[in-house]
Amino acid sequence: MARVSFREKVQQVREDAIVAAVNRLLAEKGFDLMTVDEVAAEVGIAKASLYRHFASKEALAAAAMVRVLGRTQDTIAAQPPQRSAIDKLTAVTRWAVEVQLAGEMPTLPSQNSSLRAELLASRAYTDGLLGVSESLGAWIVQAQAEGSIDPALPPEVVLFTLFACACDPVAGFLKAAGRHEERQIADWVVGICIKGLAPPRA
Amino acid sequence: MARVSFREKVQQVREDAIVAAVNRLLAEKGFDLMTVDEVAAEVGIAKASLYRHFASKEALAAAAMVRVLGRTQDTIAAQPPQRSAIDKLTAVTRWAVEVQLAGEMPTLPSQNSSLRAELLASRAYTDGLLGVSESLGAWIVQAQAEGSIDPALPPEVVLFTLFACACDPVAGFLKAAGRHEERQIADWVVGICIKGLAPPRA
DNA sequence: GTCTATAAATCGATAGAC
DNA sequence: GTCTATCGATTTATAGAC
Repeated sequence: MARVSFREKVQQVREDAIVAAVNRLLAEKGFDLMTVDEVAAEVGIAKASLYRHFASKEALAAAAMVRVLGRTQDTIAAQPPQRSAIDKLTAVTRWAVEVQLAGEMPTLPSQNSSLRAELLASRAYTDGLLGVSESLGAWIVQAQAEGSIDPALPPEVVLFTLFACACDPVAGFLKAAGRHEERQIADWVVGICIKGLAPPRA
Repeated sequence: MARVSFREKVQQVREDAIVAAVNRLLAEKGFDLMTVDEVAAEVGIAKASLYRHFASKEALAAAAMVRVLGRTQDTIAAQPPQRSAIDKLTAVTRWAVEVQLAGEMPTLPSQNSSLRAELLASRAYTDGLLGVSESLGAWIVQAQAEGSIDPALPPEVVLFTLFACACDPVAGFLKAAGRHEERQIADWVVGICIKGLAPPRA
């Protein structure tokens, strides 16, 4: 039992290294331009060994997405309970924008049937996505009840808007332009998004 | 001279058909998943004939982007002068979101060096982009002076935010979810974006 | 389990006939 | 100018040696 556990731990460490490499390459080049050869080279193993851990390129991408979803859940869980719903939502969104600014947010093409199929077939992915959506959804409803988000907006619209803010390359473009500090950019991007969701002034 | 002009017109019509097909396929599948064979098949000509009109796949994409930039300029020029700057900005953004909802907005990957290089080397593209940016930029400054956009935001941040709103797939996702009318979706998406840019409440 | 080598498929681009 | 046929490069995926 101990031997198996040890072997499994070694496996786990290696797969972590693989997924970390995939995450980096996915953030840098995106799914289509990332090649499996590059992943293997970055990890320092042969491509055939890679395919012993993951069945396909799509599975690699799915694992990277599960990883970032898990980190998102960690960030969600780390929010102090006494904080207001809108502050928690703002904090999580800001964390995501900072990951994006650090060049560590893996981006997937919204079109690509084989990839979407594999993602939706992965229980770990759908569970992760559902978990994040439910956690944020609860806060959204709460924030609407507290008057910090427009109650006229369907929660799914709010959720998609936050996702878009977290994934959009706008922050990266502003960083690349090089005229502003990263912190300032994050302030603007998140601030615009949150303010856009606020109730009308009336 | 008349013969040449006629031949040029025929060429023009054919190239328009090609670019329209590229625009559609770019909106449907994106650059990487669009194949040159598909474009040729959609237009109804052989691939070799395609390459007589456009030097490369990147040049095809560039032509499609120039086309949409031209349509944007047309929309900008069609705004009634008596309208306020923020109303003009809202109208143009809404037009873009509607194009996106109609599945006719070509999307390019933000990463892809060969494509970016070809785009930035195309005078027609850089001119078109500059023209749109300058037109919108003038309205942005005006809207800030009129108090409908937060003057603390650099105009480029506002511009990028509007571009992001116009290009983001959020509207398409909400449409795909099928729970809301297209018009309602456009209202929400554009409304959130514009409200996010408004000055702070006091 | 990891490596080298290669199969299998796809796609961009071009040559040459008409 | 357009078409058929094909090349050359790239990439995913796998077979077999060690």
